[in-house]
Amino acid sequence: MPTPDRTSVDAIVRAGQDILESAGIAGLTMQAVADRVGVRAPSLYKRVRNRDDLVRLITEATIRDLGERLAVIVAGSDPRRELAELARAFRAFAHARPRGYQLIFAPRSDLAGPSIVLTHAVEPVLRVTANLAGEDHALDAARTLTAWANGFVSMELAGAFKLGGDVDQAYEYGIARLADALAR
Amino acid sequence: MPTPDRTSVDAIVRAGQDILESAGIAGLTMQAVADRVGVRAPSLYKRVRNRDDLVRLITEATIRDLGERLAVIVAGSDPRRELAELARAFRAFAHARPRGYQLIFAPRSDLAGPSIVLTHAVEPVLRVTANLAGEDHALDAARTLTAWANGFVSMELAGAFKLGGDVDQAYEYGIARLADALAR
DNA sequence: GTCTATATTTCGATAGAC
DNA sequence: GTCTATCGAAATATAGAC
Repeated sequence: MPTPDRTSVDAIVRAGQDILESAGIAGLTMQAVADRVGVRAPSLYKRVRNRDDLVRLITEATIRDLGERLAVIVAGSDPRRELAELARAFRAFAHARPRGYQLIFAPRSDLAGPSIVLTHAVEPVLRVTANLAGEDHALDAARTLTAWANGFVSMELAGAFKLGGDVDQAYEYGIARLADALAR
Repeated sequence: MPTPDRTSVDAIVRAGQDILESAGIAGLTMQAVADRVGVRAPSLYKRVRNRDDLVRLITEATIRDLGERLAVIVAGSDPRRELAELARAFRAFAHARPRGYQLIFAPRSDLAGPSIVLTHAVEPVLRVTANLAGEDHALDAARTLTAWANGFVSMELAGAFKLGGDVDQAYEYGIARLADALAR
């Protein structure tokens, strides 16, 4: 062993997530990541192909993190309550890690959309909407729910709610209305 | 008049909108805009402060374009039908000009969120939700509706709907459910 | 696998003549 | 107001020694 490993893909991705939240996507440079994991920038290219590849890995790790938060909520008992808790957990995640969240649904230069990882992460939503709206409408209902939640927090993070009013309460209003609307 | 004006802010912004749609935000360089309007790049700085300023102007022009599409729909007669038509026009605009649309709700490096222009553009939505849900719930209902529509087309443009099914029909499903849910 | 050194490229922005 | 010429700055990525 001439030169032992001083870092790893996992450490690089975690460092990238931290830098993303603190410095934004523009601050996520190979140099910044290298500084944080304690190697020189060129060494990163032994672990990741290039910067786009790193951004992809960071995005997928973030989707997995979100999926874990959602997965623990659904037990199958009370779909209406679980819908509300899914929605609140979704928003809380976006508030806690806004830059990573924005990466999930960001338009890609790459042609491929969000990976299969996203499909896995939203599986709890499908379980709830199946219970609430029935199997036949589970997919349409899940798309309605996730579209609303994603749109709401995206607009919130972008500072698009400028007409006053209580934004927290607007979110609870949406939860209640959607739960009514999707219940068969 | 030693040197007559060979371009204008309007021409620059329109050129920027075209380049944005064809080449993406990364392709929106001062050089590309200058080529299209027929001047040299440094001349642009007599009209716009810098690239960020140009992007801001392009975003606001796009919001105004969207607002014009929405404004012609609302007559006050049938709120449920008008809600559906607003939603469809919103989605059609996003499909026709995806990059410009994505700019509207994109996270800003700038601290300021979308300008007052957006407030004006969504005014038709408020008129419809006031008729549908009552004045007391007009704002919450408008936020629910715009969040859903924005979230839906954002996910669509990002390629996030990967579980099959008919996406057009999922949108119509959402329209119907939201119209029910928001009607008082 | 990590390092130093550097190539490359690209683009935003300015200076000053006309 | 537009032009030529150029600066300045940054960041990705590679080459080759150890």
